Amino acid sequence: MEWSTHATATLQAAGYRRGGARAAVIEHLAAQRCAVTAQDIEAALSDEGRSVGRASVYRVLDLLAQHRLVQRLDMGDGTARYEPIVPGGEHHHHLLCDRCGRVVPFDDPDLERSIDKLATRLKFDVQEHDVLLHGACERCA
Amino acid sequence: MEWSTHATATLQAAGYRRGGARAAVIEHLAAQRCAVTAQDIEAALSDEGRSVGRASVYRVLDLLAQHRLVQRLDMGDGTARYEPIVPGGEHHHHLLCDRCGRVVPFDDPDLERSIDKLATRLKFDVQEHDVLLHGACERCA
DNA sequence: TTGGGTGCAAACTCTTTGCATGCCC
DNA sequence: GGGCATGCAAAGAGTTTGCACCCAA
Repeated sequence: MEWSTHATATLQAAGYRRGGARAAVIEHLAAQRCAVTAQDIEAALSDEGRSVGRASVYRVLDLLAQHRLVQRLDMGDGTARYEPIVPGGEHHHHLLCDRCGRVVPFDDPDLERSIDKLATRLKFDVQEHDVLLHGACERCA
Repeated sequence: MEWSTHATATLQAAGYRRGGARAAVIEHLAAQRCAVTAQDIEAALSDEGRSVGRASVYRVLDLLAQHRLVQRLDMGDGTARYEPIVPGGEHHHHLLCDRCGRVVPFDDPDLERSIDKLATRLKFDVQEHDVLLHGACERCA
């Protein structure tokens, strides 16, 4: 199932109504490959002629995060980024180049296994996790 | 070697002068067990009667981060946290309870190994890494 | 018709910057 | 004495909130 469908259905099931801003933000997020900022979303929707108020972007993102439909990430630049959580779907983390600022996604099954084992060991109900590597990217190194 | 000594020596070797604010921030950081915010530092120093200007706190933290003496962490509340980097010393990550907001440090050698292997595999010069788990802590679960 | 959804603008918080003063070297 | 270090205050940036209007159900 498409993430956008899943997200819309989840919100509807939770008693939320439809709305233009909400649909626009969800559709835009669904089309992204990696984490985006609230401002990216606002600007992109504006460029598409589907302008959405800034406050609505933040409200939708907050709502999606509350329902575990998006994950909020901080990459150290003081600006939050968001990406869809696809249930049982692909899952990646990020490399942040401290020289050029580029964000490079990667995945690693071994890392995921370590985190799963860790989550089991700790007396903590782990819902999400997030790994951020800092360094110099291939180009800059 | 104590971290505060290491930090002071590193800055001195890099040509920086001594200063009261810098020393106060370094000493305070050295006494912490886990990540603290700039405001924690400012308030704590103020309570000790060693008030330091807010700008100085941020400038010192920035300087320390540039020299890899502290790691800057974002835990999703929009406020940066900082903790000393002890060369060859203990290294931990964080669990963030999404209900009560508590931050719980943990360490896991297996996780570290996975990250080291991953860093080798990727064509990326990894300098630091940082793992954040979200969920419900022992008390809240 | 009704209450949630949206947009606009103002408010808030954290962080950075400009500038005058002070202090280390 | 020279120049970095510091403090204060103001500016900046990202995010949240208040409120009136609009629209889905």
